[in-house]
Amino acid sequence: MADASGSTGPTASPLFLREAEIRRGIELLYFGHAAMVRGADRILAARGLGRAHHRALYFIGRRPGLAVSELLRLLAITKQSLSRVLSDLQRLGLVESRVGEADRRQRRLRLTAEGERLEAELFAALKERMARAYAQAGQAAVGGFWAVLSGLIPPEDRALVLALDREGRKPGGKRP
Amino acid sequence: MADASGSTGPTASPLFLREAEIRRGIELLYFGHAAMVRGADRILAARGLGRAHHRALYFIGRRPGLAVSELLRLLAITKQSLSRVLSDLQRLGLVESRVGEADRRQRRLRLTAEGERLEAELFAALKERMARAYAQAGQAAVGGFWAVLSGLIPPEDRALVLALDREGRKPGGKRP
DNA sequence: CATAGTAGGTCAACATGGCTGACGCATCCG
DNA sequence: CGGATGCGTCAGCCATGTTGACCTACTATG
Repeated sequence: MADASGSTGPTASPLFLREAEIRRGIELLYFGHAAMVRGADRILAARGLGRAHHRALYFIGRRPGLAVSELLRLLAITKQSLSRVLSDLQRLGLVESRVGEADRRQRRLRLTAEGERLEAELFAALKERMARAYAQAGQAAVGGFWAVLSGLIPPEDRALVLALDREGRKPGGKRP
Repeated sequence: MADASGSTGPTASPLFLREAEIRRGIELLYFGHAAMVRGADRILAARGLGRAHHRALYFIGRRPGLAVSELLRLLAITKQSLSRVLSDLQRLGLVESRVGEADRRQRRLRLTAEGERLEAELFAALKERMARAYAQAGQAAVGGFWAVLSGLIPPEDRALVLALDREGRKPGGKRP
């Protein structure tokens, strides 16, 4: 690690399980997450959307063609809550759904061109902040960042999250 | 963007700034944070409290004697929102407020014995998860975790967050 | 093929926790 | 003294989560 943890004070001591270290993690996680989330609020407000819309948009953009049930598992909310958000997004022409080919009960979701435009704008805001943090902290720190975070996620969910990364989406391509 | 992995730029740009790495960070941060927050829900529900109560309780426990305005800055909500939460906590005998000594307009907040008991229980749940993640990831990873997160926080807020760690606890406080 | 199970949509009611706006005090400070 | 500050409160609205019940369309199975 590029010993770039300068602004965070002393590096983790052998006693990193002590209360102070735990609290530091809790607090940085809280404020770091809050900072990311707020970073997109202006863009959303300009469209009359909320954070719930952002989350749905993000995952649909991330896994084009995902089924509603898959999105529900990722968001961990009820289908009634999702339905409001999803129908907003469809009404605004940001998301469209197609009947599944293999299983015609499914509705496979994807972004429209306009939806992709908005998602790109939102992602740019997130990216700017995250990229700056990565650059400041150094490459090795990024590995540590990932390692701790993935340890926080319960094993059942972890596979789901890591699966987001597999098989990059290609615009225009179809996902199974 | 996401400048293809195939094309090597003029100067090999750092791998970790590529889109996939940014998205991985966004997603792990989201799910890691969600896992931590949910980890306390059972305990809160058993007392009929919500996450907003937890956040207030946490910071009051962290900085006994803080003023309402300081808590407001940390939580970044309006005083009307806070007032509901705070009056719940006071009504339940978990938090008490005293008139400030230097400035008698202030109300300095602290946990009651019962409030400390609940906070300890909530902290134990958070700690278990965080400690396991720290242990799995290793000591060096923890430093990276902190470094990236603190880079996410806007500079104005960063000082506020880091100040939580400084021992300002009043005399009489027992901290190892 | 009948039927049970699954994917999804919808209606209705309610809880939580944000927000704005408008006041009212007590207190501090120039 | 008079304005600014710290705090509390009333009143109403909005976003987003919850349960529970019920419906259609489709799949899978005995």
